Amino acid sequence: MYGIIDCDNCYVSCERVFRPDLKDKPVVVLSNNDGCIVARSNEAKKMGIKAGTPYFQLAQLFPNEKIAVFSSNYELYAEMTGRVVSLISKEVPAYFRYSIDECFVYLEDKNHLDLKKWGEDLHKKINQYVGMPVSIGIAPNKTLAKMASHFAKKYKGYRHCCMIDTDEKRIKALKLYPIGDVWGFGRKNAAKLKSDGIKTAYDFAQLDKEWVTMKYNNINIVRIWQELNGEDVVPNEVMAKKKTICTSRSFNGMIPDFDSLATHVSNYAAKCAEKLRQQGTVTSSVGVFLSTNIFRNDLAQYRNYQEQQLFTPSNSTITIVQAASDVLRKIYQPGFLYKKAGVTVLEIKPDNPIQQDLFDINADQFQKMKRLDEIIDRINRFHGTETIILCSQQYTKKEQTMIEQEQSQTSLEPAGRKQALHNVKTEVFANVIKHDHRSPNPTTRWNDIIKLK
DNA sequence: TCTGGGGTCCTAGGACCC
DNA sequence: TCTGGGGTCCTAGGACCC
Repeated sequence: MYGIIDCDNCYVSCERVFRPDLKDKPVVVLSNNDGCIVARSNEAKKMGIKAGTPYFQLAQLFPNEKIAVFSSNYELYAEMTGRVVSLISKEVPAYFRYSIDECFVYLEDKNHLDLKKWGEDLHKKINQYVGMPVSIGIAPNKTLAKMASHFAKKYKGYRHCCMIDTDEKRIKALKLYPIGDVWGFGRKNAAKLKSDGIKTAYDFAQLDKEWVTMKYNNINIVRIWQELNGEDVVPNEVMAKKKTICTSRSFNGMIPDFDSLATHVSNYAAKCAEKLRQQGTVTSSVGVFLSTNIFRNDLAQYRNYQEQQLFTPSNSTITIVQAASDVLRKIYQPGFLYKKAGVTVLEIKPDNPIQQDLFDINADQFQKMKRLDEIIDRINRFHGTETIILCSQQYTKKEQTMIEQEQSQTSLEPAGRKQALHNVKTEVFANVIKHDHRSPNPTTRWNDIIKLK
């Protein structure tokens, strides 16, 4: 049997742990830059607030409602969900973290137990220790487990854990389940199925397997059919290393000039290098993309993306920042107002052994670079992120002031950049990510504890 | 005025090899 | 008149997930 543990309204629940006054009240959490609504409490969902709604429309759509609003605070969400996973990991022989708020568990060692009771107890434990409400689904395969967790979320009677362990329960669940809600059926596939008169998971599972194979000619759809009929065929994931890594942001405002863009791109590249080192990998291809504001029909539009190969696969900040800057220089066009940029690293491989290029830097220099990165990582871990950065990552004085203001609002830590700010570049429209409603970080910063109400 | 940020996998088609 | 029969690899685009 498989289980899935799914945090209820994850980001909202994280915020509520430190704001118990918001229990039973409508709460929403926004994306970066306070752009869109990405999480909603049950009360907010009931009011009809849709996921993905641009934040600026909220006041227009719901002028008379009192809604608590939070900017996203990923430091807090990572810490809280990490605690949930740490509790889960002590209970099961193996698990797979599927996303920030979902975790599959393998339960083959628990056949002698009352699994339904085990799930209810796990919910209680997570709620008591972390304050996070979760829904648990248990079934003979992952598709049915996901379905069960939806029932656990929807109906109070399940006491947060729903188990599908007999054919009778499976068929009952399938009949109640809209086809579009099945894991793996997105908008397109669901529309196609509906046009064929298939409304529920049961309708689909009743079809002839050969017919489904012929008609849809898609291995994933056939697998879903098999799982709805009780087989266990969706491959088990392992904690795989990422095959591509991307760091990108929309800007708060728009940026016209190359120098400011280059600073942002350098920072994204440095972040990618850090992520590569964290998972013990190197890249041999660095891509950069640029885009103007696609919502502004009144402005000239330009988008581009290019990649550059590295001579030697690398995870060195210096190498990757340099490659990204080179690509940016190629794709940058003056005369546009840019809204978004990002860096992607591809062709990721384990960092040992690395095939070195005959004509590239010698082994000695390579080792020196490696040691430099290790030391920078260590200092940044200990003294706070971005204590040491490359010169090219350094924002202009205006941007720097905004960052410091923001840091002083959210943290009293002494860390932060201490370099002299002599390099004042072109003025830009705006720069630092907007987080007007960000909560404190009492789980990761001592000084934020005193900010709690 | 204001519209997120990540990922994975599959498929078809083309280029190339012998 | 007749014009083979395998392969692999890469890429772009689409669909899906959270």
